[in-house]
Amino acid sequence: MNLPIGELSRRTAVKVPTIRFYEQIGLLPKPPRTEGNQRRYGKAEVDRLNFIRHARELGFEVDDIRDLLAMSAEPQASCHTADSIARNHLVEIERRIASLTALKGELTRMIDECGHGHICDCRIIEALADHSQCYGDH
Amino acid sequence: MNLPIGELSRRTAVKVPTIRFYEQIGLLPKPPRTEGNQRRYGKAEVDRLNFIRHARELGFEVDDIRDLLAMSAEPQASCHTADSIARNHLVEIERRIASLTALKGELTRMIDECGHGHICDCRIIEALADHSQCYGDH
DNA sequence: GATAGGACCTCTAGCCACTAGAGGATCAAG
DNA sequence: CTTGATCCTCTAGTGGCTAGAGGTCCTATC
Repeated sequence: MNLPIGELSRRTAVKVPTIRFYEQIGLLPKPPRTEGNQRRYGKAEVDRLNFIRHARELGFEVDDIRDLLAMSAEPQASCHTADSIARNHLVEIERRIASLTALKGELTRMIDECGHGHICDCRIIEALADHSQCYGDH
Repeated sequence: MNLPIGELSRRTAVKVPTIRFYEQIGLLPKPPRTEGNQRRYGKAEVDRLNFIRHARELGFEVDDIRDLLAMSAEPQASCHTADSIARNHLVEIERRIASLTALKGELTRMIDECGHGHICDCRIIEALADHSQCYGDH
């Protein structure tokens, strides 16, 4: 357990430059170095980075992750904050799913209606132009 | 129909700085100016910008939009490209929906399992850490 | 014709979360 | 001892805007 950055990368599926970037923005602590100035990581960093990656995949922002990591470091604290971060996030995800589902419907319709002929008959171009009246809904 | 940029913005729900940005990256042509150097737009620009906004809302990237605009400018061309841009986009959207739906399930479970007590019992932190083994699926 | 204040102008820099590339040092195997 | 993969730092670029500074123009009212 004295892993170079490439091995940490392999074990966490986080790219090497991204690991260095996370260190730079303070998401990962500065690890010890070899005499030749190369980073060496242990089990704790593998866990922490996996935590970070998973949270990023779930769509949490870096600031949220910072909060979550800080909380997990003090197990006596209330999990109220973690709960509300997750709840806010759930609302946002539901909103995104709804919006993407609507887009999917519209795209599918556009593709179905495309006559596969020339642009002048093509519903894709037309559909994009047609909706010039539906102003933003946010 | 000799609209200043603010009026174009109102009619298309695209913010003024964004309109100037679109001009800068070549999505919108450079409009004529008044003697005092202010932009003036006509009906064509309202349409074009509405097309752009709608395509952006549907999640098309600027490069895709550039292609779609170029195609719509030559109505005798085949719409094969428009079709494949839209199809690729649909695949991507379906992928995102599936992934967000999975995340939603996981977040819901996390929130349900959170004991509303202390971090040491909180499933939110744990759930994020737990999945340290599920490597990226892309 | 003067003036007020809103809308406009250009330009630079910042946002997020990375990603790419230059140019060089180090490490491990043969 | 050499090879070549991996590592280092540093700067700059990505996409799609957004914000702010510092100044000019337009139009309505007095």
